[in-house]
Amino acid sequence: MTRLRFAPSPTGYLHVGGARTALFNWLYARRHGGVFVLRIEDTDVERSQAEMVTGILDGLRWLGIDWDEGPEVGGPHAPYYQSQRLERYRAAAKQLLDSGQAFEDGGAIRFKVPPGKTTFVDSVHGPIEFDNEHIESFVILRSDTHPTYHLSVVCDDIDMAITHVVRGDDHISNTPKQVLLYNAFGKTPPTFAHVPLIMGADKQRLSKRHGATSVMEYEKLGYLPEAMFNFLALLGWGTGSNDELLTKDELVQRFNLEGISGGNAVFNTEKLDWFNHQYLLKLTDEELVARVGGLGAWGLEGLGKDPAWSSRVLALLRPRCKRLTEYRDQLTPFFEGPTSYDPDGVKKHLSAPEAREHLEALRQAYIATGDWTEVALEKCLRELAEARSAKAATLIHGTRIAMTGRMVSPGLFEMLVLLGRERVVDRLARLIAALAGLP
RNA sequence: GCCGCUAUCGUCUAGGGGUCAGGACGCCAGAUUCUCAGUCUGGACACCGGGGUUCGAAUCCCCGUAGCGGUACCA
Repeated sequence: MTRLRFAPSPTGYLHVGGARTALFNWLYARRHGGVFVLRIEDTDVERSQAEMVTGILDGLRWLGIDWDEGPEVGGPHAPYYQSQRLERYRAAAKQLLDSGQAFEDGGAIRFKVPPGKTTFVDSVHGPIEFDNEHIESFVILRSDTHPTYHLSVVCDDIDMAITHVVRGDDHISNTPKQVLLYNAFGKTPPTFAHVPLIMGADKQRLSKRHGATSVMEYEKLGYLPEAMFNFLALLGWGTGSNDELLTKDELVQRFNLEGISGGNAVFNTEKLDWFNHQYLLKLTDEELVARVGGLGAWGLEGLGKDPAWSSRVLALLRPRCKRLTEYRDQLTPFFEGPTSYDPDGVKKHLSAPEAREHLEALRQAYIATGDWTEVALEKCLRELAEARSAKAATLIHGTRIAMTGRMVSPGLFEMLVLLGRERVVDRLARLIAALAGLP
């Protein structure tokens, strides 16, 4: 049975590096019909608390990574918290002590590193060899009788019958120590696969100053979990083909350890944005409304009322929103008129003395026009501009400012149709009035 | 310092003795046009350096260099 595990420390949140490691483990387990175990490595009593775990669980759940054994679901190898397995580690340390493979030192127990070389075959890097000379007699049980990482991780991986250890590159130099421990216990080490780290744009280790590092922050920024999943899966791993937009199932079908690249990968936000946009485009109107609504924007109450109308509004916005949060902003004009007018826009398009009269004429025309369609509204505006020897563009931009207060928006006439005559005429009047107050 | 890992466009990557070194994101230009976005078309951009091996090396070997990781009674 193929069994993998993700074993985070309870830091309170799941950062993108850990998320990707979890993802790779999950992908491999699912690919081979195996089991994915979640284990909490909280032997560092300093800062370990049960509540700290929920952030990690939430992050995994958001990404759609489920676990077969671990916190909340239990399993045959429970408990899945190292802090609850202390006796096991103490017994293991004693076993090594009794068999002469460890010795006491200052109250702690250290492993007696034998001479020779320690090797293992890494699925990502190939054979790796360490000379035991360079491995110090490391502590396995601290003087306070708590195990160190090396002891607990090996005990647990043995107990939980882990067959593949997929973890960060930073563990490569820990591996020989652990292989030595497996040998000392008379067990065969699992297959190791050390995946390269994720770096910031400056190629430095990802940290707060790179912006969001926790996966849940990405949710707040308006990213879709499925986009994040796809993006993360392809960060440091190549499918070998040119396809990049892949569903979870497709990713599962193609995943393999050999395709993981050996070098560090830079987290590229622009590409994440692209993935997100692609996934946003795939959502049905209903799904999109639900997601936008979930963000607390002009949600269900605004959009849910009139599906046909919402659908048309969304069609206008989809090409311009790469993140869910952008809908919040772009949707505003469809629900409320401008509270202020972009000064640059006013200066650029409405500073001419005749601007007001043009807009007033347009307002009258729009009150009078019978056919409230995109084509008719555009024809009406252009003919009016022509008759008044004004540039259509000037009128268009001025009207855009009247409707949105901004210089940028979806196509004007498409918007006017959706806004409806009443709001259009009203907003035109409001701008005209505002203009009267200007010098 | 010592030990280890890595090295293909700016970024993620494909390719692993003979390829026009492929794709994607981003970028630039043109088209569409009422702005922005989108879309379409076109374009620029890479095998870290030096030695070998070979008829031939980005690909194999060695040496440099650089980046990253580890070097704890952290994980």
